[in-house]
Amino acid sequence: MEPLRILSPIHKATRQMEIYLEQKIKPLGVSTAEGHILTYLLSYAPCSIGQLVRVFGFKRSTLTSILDRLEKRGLIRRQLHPKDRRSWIVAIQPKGRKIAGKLRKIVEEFEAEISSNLDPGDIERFSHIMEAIGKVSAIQFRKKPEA
Amino acid sequence: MEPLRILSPIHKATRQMEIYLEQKIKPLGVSTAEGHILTYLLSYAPCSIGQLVRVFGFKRSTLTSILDRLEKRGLIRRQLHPKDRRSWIVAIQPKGRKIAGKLRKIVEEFEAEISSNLDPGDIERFSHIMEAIGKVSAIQFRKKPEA
DNA sequence: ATCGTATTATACGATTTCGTACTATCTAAC
DNA sequence: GTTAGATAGTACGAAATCGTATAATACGAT
Repeated sequence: MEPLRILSPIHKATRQMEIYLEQKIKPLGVSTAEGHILTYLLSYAPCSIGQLVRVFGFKRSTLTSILDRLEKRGLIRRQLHPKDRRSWIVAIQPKGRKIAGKLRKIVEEFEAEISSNLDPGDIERFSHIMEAIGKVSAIQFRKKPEA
Repeated sequence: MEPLRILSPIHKATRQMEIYLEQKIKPLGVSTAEGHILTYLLSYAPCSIGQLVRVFGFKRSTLTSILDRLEKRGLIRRQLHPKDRRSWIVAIQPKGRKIAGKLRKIVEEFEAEISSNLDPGDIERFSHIMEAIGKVSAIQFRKKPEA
């Protein structure tokens, strides 16, 4: 049986990264999921919970729990949404920002290390594949599958 | 802040694939994790539990639970390891093999669809990056970090 | 042979994530 | 304005996952 030349390597690489980063991140006192959300907020806060759901793929109720925990520790804060009273705006707190900064440095160094092993043009081709995955994956989103 | 040109696209693509495949796989009555393990077993069974732990990154105790569930449903079977009495050999059962075959077809079609969007040479470059990730991630495994 | 250490897996309570039901609010149609 | 349906988020019990402790076995050093 021929191996999958795209899916398997991505799976493997993703897991390798997780192991590596988990070990680096644990000393900062956050889980990888929490850390990932914090670094996202560093760039994109304040943003809605729905936005986090779309980016990270956690279920809504899961994100409620994660944000509860982060808020309890003073790393983030829920603010009123000025335009939509159903919604919250998630803001990052100084304490969370500090951790996120360290996390950001960790992933940037990690990525720089990877890049130093690449040839010019590698990333363009890589991007091409990532885009193809997005394109093919999106097919499901057609509201009504044709008969 | 410059975006991460490798990690972010992988994260995004991985999530897109998960959403797509989860939807395709759910009708077969297995979770994505279970399905992933079944398709792995289709190629590599019989194999030890430790091997599954290494490949999938679940904690040992989690894999015990997953295998318990799969075994209870008659999809896999634990057999005695002939050489090591601490260990089990995980075998796939006919019922599991049938599901795994369908899963395999789903991911093969998915990958074929992606491939049809690629240019010649894309995959080689892509593989290069995946290897670089593996190389950099492996640094952690040095037993004693130098002073 | 035996001791000490590493390896393999499970048990079980704790934590995290999930699915579903629910509330509140928004938006569009009338 | 009122109503119907869509959307944002939470509550809460169920399920999955995890961390740690434990038991059994393997293996190398002596």
